[in-house]
Amino acid sequence: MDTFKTHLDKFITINDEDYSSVLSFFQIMEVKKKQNLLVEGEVCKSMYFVLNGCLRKFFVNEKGVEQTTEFAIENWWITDTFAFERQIKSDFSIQSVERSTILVIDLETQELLLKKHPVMERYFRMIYQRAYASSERRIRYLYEMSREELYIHFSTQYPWFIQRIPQYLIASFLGFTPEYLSEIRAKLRS
Amino acid sequence: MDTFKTHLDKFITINDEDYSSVLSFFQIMEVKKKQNLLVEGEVCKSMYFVLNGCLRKFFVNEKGVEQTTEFAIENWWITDTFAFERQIKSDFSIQSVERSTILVIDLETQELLLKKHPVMERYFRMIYQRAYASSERRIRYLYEMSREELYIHFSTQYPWFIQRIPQYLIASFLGFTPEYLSEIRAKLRS
DNA sequence: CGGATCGTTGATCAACTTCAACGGTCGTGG
DNA sequence: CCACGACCGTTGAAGTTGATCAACGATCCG
Repeated sequence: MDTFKTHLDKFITINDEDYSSVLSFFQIMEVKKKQNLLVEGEVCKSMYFVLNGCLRKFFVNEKGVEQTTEFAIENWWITDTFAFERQIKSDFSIQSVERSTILVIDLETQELLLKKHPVMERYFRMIYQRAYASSERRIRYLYEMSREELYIHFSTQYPWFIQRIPQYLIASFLGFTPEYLSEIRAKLRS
Repeated sequence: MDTFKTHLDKFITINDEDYSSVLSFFQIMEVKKKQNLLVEGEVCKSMYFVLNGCLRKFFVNEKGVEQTTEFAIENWWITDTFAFERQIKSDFSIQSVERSTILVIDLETQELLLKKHPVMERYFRMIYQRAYASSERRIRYLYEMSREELYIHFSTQYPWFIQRIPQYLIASFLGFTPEYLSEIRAKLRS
């Protein structure tokens, strides 16, 4: 997939031959809307890279409501990092939001990839560094902003977010109820 | 410092000679209580590794109150990852909570280190992966638990936390007011 | 010993949730 | 291709959680 090559080029330099080899470690996969890739309680065997489409990670809270904690769109990785690293049962589920094309790799294969192409160690270091940096800022936002401000922030910062994602998932991701989101939208409209 | 070698050994294999070389890229630094290492608005030049003691990261919210978002104790790294990676002004401050001994490295030196010791690329990949994994779980807790549950969780999970850290910093870190923490503690006492 | 900082208590207030009910729309089977 | 059911967004009333403000006591440190 060229889109993955373009993505890699942002972080490391890799020639076409090596790139082909790197790519051979991944499985490409098509998923339709609302397809499960990982279900809470299963061992988290793989990491997923979104070529196009959108995935989400969620858990079910004590009230039985799905709580979305993360979205992954084009050029983002998603997995339960903690459970993946240790190959243990996951506390999260991962599901497609839209019809999507993704790359899949499991831990064992990733280790082989890293052994054969040490430059990928650098790539993943940078990816995790970037992911951690966004977590840092996300946590800051959660501390700093009211729910209303969070909504305004995300809808101006990530307009695709509001357009592509159904409203009840947006509310869930931002940490409040669909009803309250309705109220905010009504208020902003007037 | 042997404590850093012990820490490295958990992630990579490195002989004594290479370790000496690796160590030479870091600066060792003693800081007393409440000393600033980074002040909001300054360029974030360094990463800090805590050999012993405790550092914290915080920002000042619109009400002028310091909001602590992260603590680092023994064997943890701390920096504003986003600002460090880009060598731009930071939105956070970093300060010691106690008298501490730390290792310091700046971006340029880190790049030299990574070039000379590619195995450190793997080390930092694993460190960031682990850091991201804790963020994932932390965000989940923030979504899942009430403030009271958060306090109970952290005080049972991380007892050192309650003992070493003053109460107003605990409240700040958990995202509520010192007054409310008092109330929770009173309730739990009875 | 004295001042500043920290923890506590209680009253009032704002943000957000919960629950119930309704209308619109989307997609699926007949 | 239409009709029906399920799901989604909206509205409003009542209820909770946690914030704010002010005042006081304790403790720590110079």
